[in-house]
Amino acid sequence: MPVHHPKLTPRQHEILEFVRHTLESMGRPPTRAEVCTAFGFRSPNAAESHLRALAAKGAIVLEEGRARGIRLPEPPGLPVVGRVAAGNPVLAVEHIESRHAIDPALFSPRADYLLRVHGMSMRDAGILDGDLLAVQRRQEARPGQIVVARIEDEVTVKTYTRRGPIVSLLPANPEFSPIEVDTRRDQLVIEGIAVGLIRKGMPS
Amino acid sequence: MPVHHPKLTPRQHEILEFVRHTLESMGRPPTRAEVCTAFGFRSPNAAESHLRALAAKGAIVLEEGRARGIRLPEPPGLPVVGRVAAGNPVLAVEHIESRHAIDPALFSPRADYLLRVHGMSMRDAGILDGDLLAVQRRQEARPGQIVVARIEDEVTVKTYTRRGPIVSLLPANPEFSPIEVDTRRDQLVIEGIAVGLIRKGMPS
DNA sequence: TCGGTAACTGTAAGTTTATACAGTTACCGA
DNA sequence: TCGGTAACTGTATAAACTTACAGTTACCGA
Repeated sequence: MPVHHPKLTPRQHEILEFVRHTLESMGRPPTRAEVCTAFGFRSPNAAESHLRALAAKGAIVLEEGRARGIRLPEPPGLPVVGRVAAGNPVLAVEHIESRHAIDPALFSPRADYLLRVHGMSMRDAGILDGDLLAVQRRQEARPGQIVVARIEDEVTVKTYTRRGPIVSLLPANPEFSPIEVDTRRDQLVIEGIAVGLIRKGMPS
Repeated sequence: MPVHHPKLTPRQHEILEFVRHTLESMGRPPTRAEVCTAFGFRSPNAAESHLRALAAKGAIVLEEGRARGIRLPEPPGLPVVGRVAAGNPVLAVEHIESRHAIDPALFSPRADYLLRVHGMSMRDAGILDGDLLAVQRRQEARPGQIVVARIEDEVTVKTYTRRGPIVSLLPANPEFSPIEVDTRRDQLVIEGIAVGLIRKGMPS
């Protein structure tokens, strides 16, 4: 789950981003001094106290006494969500099958998790059974977007359209029928929007 | 292309593996001292000279004067190949648009590069225009596999089938026609087989 | 107006790390 | 048998790095 740590100040966000960037481009965490030169600080303590603040809020983990002893608490990679049991949120721990070493920023907008697709209802959109759909969490969608929706404890992937209070979820396969939901009577929860796709394996 | 460095001694291989493992599990390179404790060395120079040897053979890059200044020369991630110019090998440097932070082992068999797909000829196989096809380099294919083939300086993605000396490259879209190649007369080069797919972005 | 907090400067240890130099042992090919 | 090389031990030191302490400035909510 992309734990968005609460109440990071803008500056702290910048520092965290710099740590992430250094990790990515250099392959190792920065030192206090490197933080200083990156931000123009003249005192290593400026970096130190920022890192302390980030550690206190759980955004990083500091290992004391070690050079470059900075770690990101959540392992990089996206969680893969399989079958979703009734009543539980999509990103509940029990749904997470595994994690994949994929940069969430590979997709734009960024992906929050990967959903394993069941069935062929979106075949003509190039989304096949077994594919991993990259999803960004969102409560709302715009018409034409492919959404992950929950209707009465069923999770489904469809194209979102809307006419007044009537929401239509369109399959991309003539063998399937659209789903119509009257939002005045029935509940429709948008879990997220599709931002990409990964297919592992091909016909052999 | 996974460059296998020549002539690493078994011990040097172990050291390199340890560096890789530390990078993976700790998120930062090891120090000389950490190499020592991992292998039971009593002298930091044992680690130092091993790292020097690895650097001399190009297996790692050492940055002098920096704590944990060890880097792996080939950045992790897969190269993205765009339009392929006539006459050049697919993986020529000038074709590489960028690199993506994707574990090559995400796909099995492993991917060697990502090929940007042009056109809709494989639409019904869920391969759309703009998709990134994960490809493993291979000279040969089995019937039914989706291949990257080159016919007279044209690179194309199709399903491979064969009847005696006649190879058919089948599109997955009724609007396109199969390509037939008589291998006794015309040259057909298999560049690789499809092992997966990545789609960045969705209709918004 | 008064804390409290974020965001810094400046200085100073005290460790951790990198790295040079001087050896030793064992194996391997000429 | 000789020399080269891999694989170490042992010692030492400078540089890199962490971390503590003592301040300053500016803003923000009570």
